[in-house]
Amino acid sequence: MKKTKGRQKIEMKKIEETNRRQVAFSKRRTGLFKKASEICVLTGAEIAILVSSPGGRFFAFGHPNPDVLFDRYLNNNNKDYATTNNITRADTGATKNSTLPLPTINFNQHYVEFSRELEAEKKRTETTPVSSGGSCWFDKPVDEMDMEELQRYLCSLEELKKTVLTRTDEVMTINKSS
Amino acid sequence: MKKTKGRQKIEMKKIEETNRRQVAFSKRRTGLFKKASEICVLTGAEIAILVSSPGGRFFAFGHPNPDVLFDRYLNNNNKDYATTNNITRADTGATKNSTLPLPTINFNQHYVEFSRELEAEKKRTETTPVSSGGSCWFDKPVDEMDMEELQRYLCSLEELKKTVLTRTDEVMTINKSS
DNA sequence: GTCCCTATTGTTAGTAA
DNA sequence: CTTACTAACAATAGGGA
Repeated sequence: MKKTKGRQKIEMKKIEETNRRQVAFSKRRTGLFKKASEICVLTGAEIAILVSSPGGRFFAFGHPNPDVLFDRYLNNNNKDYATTNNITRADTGATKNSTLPLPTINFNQHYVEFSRELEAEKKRTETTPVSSGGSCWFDKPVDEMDMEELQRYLCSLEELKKTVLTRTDEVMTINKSS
Repeated sequence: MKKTKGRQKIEMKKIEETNRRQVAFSKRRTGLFKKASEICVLTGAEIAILVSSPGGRFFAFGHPNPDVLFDRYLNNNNKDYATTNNITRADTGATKNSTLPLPTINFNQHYVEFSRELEAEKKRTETTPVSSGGSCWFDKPVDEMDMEELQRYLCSLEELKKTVLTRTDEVMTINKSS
């Protein structure tokens, strides 16, 4: 007689039931960090991971240290930070990793940063005039983007969509309560 | 007669042979990003990953966008928590420093990871309320929109997303054939 | 560096604390 | 949010292209 059903195949879509989703997150986050740790040990790679849980908490993994990698990446990849940060941070070279839950982030700040990025996107594609009738600013430039731009573009879209959906929920709530 | 030896158990220490280490890194990095993607889809978490290969190249994964998460984390961390002792960081303290020649990002690889994410994104069945409308939507703050405007906004977002995804497929095809 | 192929190891869904 | 248990599923070491 089998004691449990064992592992079941699940669909790759959002788990709606809260408890199941919570458990899955906890287990898989552990698994993810373990995998990362193994890669570091086996290949000598450096890895940093940020995870923002559905509940809004931050988890970070870093080998050797998350901040160092983030800084290096941002300084190298994003010009906006290059002027404000110098790479003189403490690097360890030691073989330790950290798992730390951090408190919730400020949503307003999130929005501000998001808006700033959208502004950048806007400037990048401002060749198209903003008119109220037909084509918008995004129609043409997309064809001329390279992969890097496309990635940023799409990610920005996802962010924007989230913002809009959030706002939608707000409006619906207000309408219902009033 | 067995055709291969199948998967073998390996010791959790650095792989000394260059080729084996290289292959392991490649495979496991792919696996790591896939795991991360799955967590995002299943639980709605936000994840950003930085990997610096033994060869010194950067690989990034981000859902929704690595930069945004890194930025949020660094700002949040430096501003509010650097002075508190609540967080025990696994920081070992040595200092390596100096102005290292930073490795350049391999956009091809970057793209590959991105396209994986896109596949997951495509497969995901997401709620997308839609009504028709095509006026230019980008100038107005989301916070001031009413329900009708929000719906048009979402519609436009979906259209734009389609355009970007189409363009992404084009680029992908080009890259593969060359 | 990536992809294919298998046999094998490793991860995790369901469930209950 | 984390953890223990077990059976089933998924990732991957080797080896070769």
